[in-house]
Amino acid sequence: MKNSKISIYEVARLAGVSKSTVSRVISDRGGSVSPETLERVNRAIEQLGYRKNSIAAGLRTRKTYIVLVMIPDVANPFWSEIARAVQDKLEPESYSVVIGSTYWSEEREARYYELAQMSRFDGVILNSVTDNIELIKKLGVPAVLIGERVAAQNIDTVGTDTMQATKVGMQYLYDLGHRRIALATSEHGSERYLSLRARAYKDFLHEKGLPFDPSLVFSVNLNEEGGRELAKRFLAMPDWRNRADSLFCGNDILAIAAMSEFRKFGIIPGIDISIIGMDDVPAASQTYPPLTTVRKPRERIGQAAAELLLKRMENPAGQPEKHLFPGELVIRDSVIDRRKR
Amino acid sequence: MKNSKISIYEVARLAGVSKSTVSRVISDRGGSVSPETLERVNRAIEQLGYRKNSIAAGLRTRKTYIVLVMIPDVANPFWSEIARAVQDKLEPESYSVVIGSTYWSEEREARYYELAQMSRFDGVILNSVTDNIELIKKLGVPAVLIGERVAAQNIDTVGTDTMQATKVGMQYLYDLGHRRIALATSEHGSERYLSLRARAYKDFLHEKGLPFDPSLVFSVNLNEEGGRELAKRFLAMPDWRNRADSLFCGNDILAIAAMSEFRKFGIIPGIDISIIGMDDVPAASQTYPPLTTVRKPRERIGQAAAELLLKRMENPAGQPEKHLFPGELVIRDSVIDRRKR
DNA sequence: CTTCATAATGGGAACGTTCCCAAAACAACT
DNA sequence: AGTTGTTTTGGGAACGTTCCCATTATGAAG
Repeated sequence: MKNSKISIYEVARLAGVSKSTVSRVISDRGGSVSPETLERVNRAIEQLGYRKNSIAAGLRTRKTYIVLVMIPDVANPFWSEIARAVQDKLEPESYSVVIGSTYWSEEREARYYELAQMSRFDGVILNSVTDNIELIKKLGVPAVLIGERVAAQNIDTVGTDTMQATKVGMQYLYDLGHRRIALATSEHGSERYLSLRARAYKDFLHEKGLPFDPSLVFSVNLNEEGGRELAKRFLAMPDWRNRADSLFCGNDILAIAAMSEFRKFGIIPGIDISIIGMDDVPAASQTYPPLTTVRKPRERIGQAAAELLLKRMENPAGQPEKHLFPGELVIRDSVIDRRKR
Repeated sequence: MKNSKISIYEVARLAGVSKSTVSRVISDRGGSVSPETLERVNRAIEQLGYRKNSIAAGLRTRKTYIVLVMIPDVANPFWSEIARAVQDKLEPESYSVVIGSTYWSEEREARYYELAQMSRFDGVILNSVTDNIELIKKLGVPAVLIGERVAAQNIDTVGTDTMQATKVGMQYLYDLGHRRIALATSEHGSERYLSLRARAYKDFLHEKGLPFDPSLVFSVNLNEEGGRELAKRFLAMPDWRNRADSLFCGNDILAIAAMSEFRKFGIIPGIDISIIGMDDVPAASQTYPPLTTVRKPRERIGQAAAELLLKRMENPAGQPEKHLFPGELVIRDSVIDRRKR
């Protein structure tokens, strides 16, 4: 393992050329080299087991060709698929992408920010728990935000149109005859998420002339535990069968966990209660009954984020852009058709 | 955004000290600085918005304090939880971990290898699709392999004892009265995985004096699609009810997908057929019926891998180690108790 | 054979740190 | 005041590349 000591100088010596020539060979940025020299240098590289030190190269070129995707949870398919879409888009442009998972921890987030600031990445695509836009701007690295922070001015953003997505789901419940819709969502870190879904919820009720019952909106964490808690709190509601006929869950993870908890109490989703989720996680089609949900277009989000980042890395000073993609209804079996009654 | 031009020289000038002193302040590697100087330097840093360029620092120190975790699929909870365990272990030691997801593609894998070779990371924890041990050794970076490649000599390895885990599951099926056990596994890239599970399967049958029926071992991809295919091929088997009473799936993803496909054909897992998985993916407890499975101790694997890497980064020349952890049975409802009959 | 353009090569400087050693400042003893 | 020891500071070199410019070799055109 002493190959770590081998630099272009060693290669140059063995090949009988100058370091400059070796540099021309290993950095594909053009510069003409005669075929024989190329051959000789390559042989020397092979022979010595030389490995380019891209740290050194990066120091000079100010490029790393690495992009960081910072997301809250790689275990959540929603995020991992976005990461994948980014990867698919960026790798052909000869960038490598690495993922940083913050697990909703500000400390971890700060850690990755630091990494980014220290010119370790050429660009960052991120979803921030803390809503610290100023910090992101100060990163000194091209950055694209995933989400839909209203506050995010002057920063590239890609996300779902949550209000629209929420309304799509609500409309479906309404069309199938539901009139007492409960909402489960989170106020995770930023209040804006909540307010977005909650606002759409209220808007919709108002639009349809339905009453707003505050006890029907549940604030829980958008994870499995939250789902179990949600189900319990929902069922603990006295006379719940008359107060609610359906439950709109802030995301699928929540919905799926709630479903299985409901079942434990003998309440069958799709028969006793209508449930609709949001995201369309892969598992949503595997549950029993399969979950009806509003799909967030994650490939498109990831793709758009990557494209935007590419653009921004090329022209850091350009005008910031915002892209919002609509959610689309995925009909499965967890919502009852109440019109039949 | 012109702060990218600020180096320690600018800071030094403003603070009225030398670059060396500034260096002492920003690199926490000791070196004494008087309180007033410290104060002045920090103020200058603040004022200029100086950001340390860790690429430059890394060039000199040969340290990046970044560790790469290269895994086949972040979307698979098995892998993402391992990554998380690694993160939990490494971050307190002031390393940052980034994840590279290869999505089973050799090309992507090669890409990350290249990154690793170019001294971008202090260490790598990886699961390789291609079984190229030689390549890993040539990486020139401390590396820990996750898996249990028999061929992996002279390389640090952490993994599950798949043979043992398989037998645990088989034994459970056996104890509950199953005698005609089918096996579904993959020959993904490396034949060794297959042979490990298949070998344990054959061993077990032999041990118990049960006949080995080659038509009962299904070779499919260990993903959702494989699960659907598996179910179809299984049911296409003429007179299957008499030929098989249970199905051992190579992993949970496969088992879960197969379960929901079975259901489509009116075959109810846990009643008409016994199914057992491997891994204990989070979703396994959410299916209907909840999936009985053999849990791979992913936290322990991740943790052990991180510890091993730490050790290896400190002493690259040390003796390679191998750690194999046993799988443990997680009993839920997808296996029938056939003794009652 | 000269002339000129072009291709191929080499040498020095630069990128922004850290490391090493020497110098200076200070303090505490003889 | 001189010696010694310690803390604090500064300057040069080094890390391994790429970039820029100068030089030499090559070949085509006159």
